[in-house]
Amino acid sequence: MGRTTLRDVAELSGFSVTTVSYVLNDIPGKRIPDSTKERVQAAAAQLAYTPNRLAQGLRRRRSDTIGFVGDHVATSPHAGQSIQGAQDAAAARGSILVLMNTGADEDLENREIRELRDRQVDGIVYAAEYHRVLTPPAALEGIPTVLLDARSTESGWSSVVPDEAGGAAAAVTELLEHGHRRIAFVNNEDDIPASSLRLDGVRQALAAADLALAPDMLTQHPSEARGGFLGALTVLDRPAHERPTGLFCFNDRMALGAYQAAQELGLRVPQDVSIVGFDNQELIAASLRPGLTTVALPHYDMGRWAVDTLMDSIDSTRKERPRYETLPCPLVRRGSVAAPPG
Amino acid sequence: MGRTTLRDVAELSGFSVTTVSYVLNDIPGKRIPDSTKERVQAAAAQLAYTPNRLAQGLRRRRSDTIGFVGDHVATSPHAGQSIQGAQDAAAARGSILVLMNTGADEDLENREIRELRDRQVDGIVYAAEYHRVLTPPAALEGIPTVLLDARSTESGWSSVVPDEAGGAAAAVTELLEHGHRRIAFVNNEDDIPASSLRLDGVRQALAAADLALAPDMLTQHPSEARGGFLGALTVLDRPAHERPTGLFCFNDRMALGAYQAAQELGLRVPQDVSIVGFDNQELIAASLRPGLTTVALPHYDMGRWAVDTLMDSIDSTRKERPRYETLPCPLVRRGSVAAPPG
DNA sequence: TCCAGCAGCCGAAACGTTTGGGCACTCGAT
DNA sequence: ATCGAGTGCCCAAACGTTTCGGCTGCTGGA
Repeated sequence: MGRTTLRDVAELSGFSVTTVSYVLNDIPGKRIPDSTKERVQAAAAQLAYTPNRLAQGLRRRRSDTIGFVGDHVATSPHAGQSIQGAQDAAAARGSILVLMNTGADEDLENREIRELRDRQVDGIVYAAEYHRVLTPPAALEGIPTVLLDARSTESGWSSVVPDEAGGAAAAVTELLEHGHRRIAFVNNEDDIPASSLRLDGVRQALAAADLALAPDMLTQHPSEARGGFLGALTVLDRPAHERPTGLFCFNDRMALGAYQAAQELGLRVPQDVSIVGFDNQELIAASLRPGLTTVALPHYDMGRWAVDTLMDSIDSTRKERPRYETLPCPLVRRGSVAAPPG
Repeated sequence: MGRTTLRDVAELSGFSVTTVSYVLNDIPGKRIPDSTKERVQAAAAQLAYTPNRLAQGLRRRRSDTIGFVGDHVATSPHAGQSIQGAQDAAAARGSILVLMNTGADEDLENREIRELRDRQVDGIVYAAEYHRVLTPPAALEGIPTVLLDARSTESGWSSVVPDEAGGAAAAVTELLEHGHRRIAFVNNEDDIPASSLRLDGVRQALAAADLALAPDMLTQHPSEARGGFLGALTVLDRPAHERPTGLFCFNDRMALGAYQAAQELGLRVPQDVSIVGFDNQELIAASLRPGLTTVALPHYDMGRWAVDTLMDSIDSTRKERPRYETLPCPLVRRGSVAAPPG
């Protein structure tokens, strides 16, 4: 038994396929008496008719499907949030998300994008694993696209990224407001936008309090627990009056390392040293003792924004100018910040 | 400019649409001279022709698309791995994955599954967030389906779950092989398959070494860091000769709590107490000092298996009997297990 | 010379929609 | 009676494939 089609509804209701289609799609121009509408709708309901979206897509030249392309779905614990945001936004507009996890290989990536285009996706969200600057794959040429968590080297591509500097400033400001004056930044050593932008944010927040970041209050290490451990050890292992009372760490994994360093030195968090992280990785931030105060990346919001602007540009007939968005990174307070000792 | 179609290739090559289709699909029955094949292929290559998959799907009554339905894409840090596995398996068979993150609401879930069916997906992977027993939503009736990380209450549904007992046994065996005799299990308190199956595994492994699990060597708490902290504290806070030298924790978050408890009591890991976790959450397991020895859940493999068996059943003409699979949970060694003290 | 058989190719229908164009009525005004 | 303007509905083409059932024209055997 095949699915029920428009024809079935037409036959049952006694009208033509055309009329049924008009009624079901509620075509504005056409005037159709209520009696007809009712009979058609009754027939459709009785048969539990739903349109075949493939046929619809073929005829309408629009699949109501958008592709989500990234190389990190499997690896990043945050990918899920952007996907979720993207999906919610798509659903709200009657579309659906097709996932494509590209390998590292550029050729493969282009092939996979073309595969999506063969399937007539209406547009594509190209998601980077972490905030970076990139040049979009060639296969994206000529189809509506939005970059997520990335800026393009060339202009002309809409994109959305987190407000790294603002987030970092919020973290430092939180420390300042608790009375801290000696504040260290345990930074990542990679040369990526997040490192430099967060450093900018730290400097801005300190400057706003008439403070500056002393060279011995800045360390750079690999962005994992071990790097955080080393960085924190460097700044904390000194006499109390020279020791920072507040630590801002590049991310939560490094903050975890900072906890370990503090423990190693016999310092308590937050009584002896306050710590703020970045990323809001639930798994870590909520598990630590005390809970880690940190800054959240707006993954969900970026996903939503990406799909929303993507669909705006699909819906609009003439070509829109690209949009560039920067979304805020809110502070998430837990228990790792207190007033400085003494 | 529209995409290039079969017609374009036909016109350029000088053959009919039919012939072009035969050549490009390499239809077995038809005899077509090489000269023709070459001309058609040249034309197709010149125009960079690729078929419109919507039209193809409509005609073939097969979309080469499979739906991945779950309620946890956003929340679970592991979802990505199953998705990745599913996607890899799908890609290997020329299909693509459509993601659908259902809400908690059952109605919504059914609607979303129907939406997938309207889009003519060939089959559906229904993924649970954690190992459980469930009854599949009504909307899945009549379409090839595989349950991932879940068993069905009714028979007739193919499904794949992790070998919880085997994984737990491996964890305890690892401790036994390092010479531990007093081993405690810091269990989760929820009544879910994972808790009872892992407990079974613990008992089996101990029994194989002629040991039993003493009541005071088993605790049950909420499955987060705090619960692990409490559980570990309970078993560890006693005189050394009664204290377990090895701890197996329900999951890595609880293991993290156990580290905290050990620290609280002045016990070093692994010199004074060895700890094994479950889940292999990189974020935690690799960040801890020392690194956490744990048991990995086969998310990726389950994803692959689900799609593979799904596509087997789609491809086979007659209805296959359901398959039930249990995949192994391998031990991942890091640094938290050593010989017991003394 | 005829015809069967076959290699090589193609027309047209079908998949399930949407939609431009138009037909057959009715009704009120002339 | 005739006309014009609506109203209510429908035919048929189109979207881009696949595939059934042929149709040609050549070859070779009788």
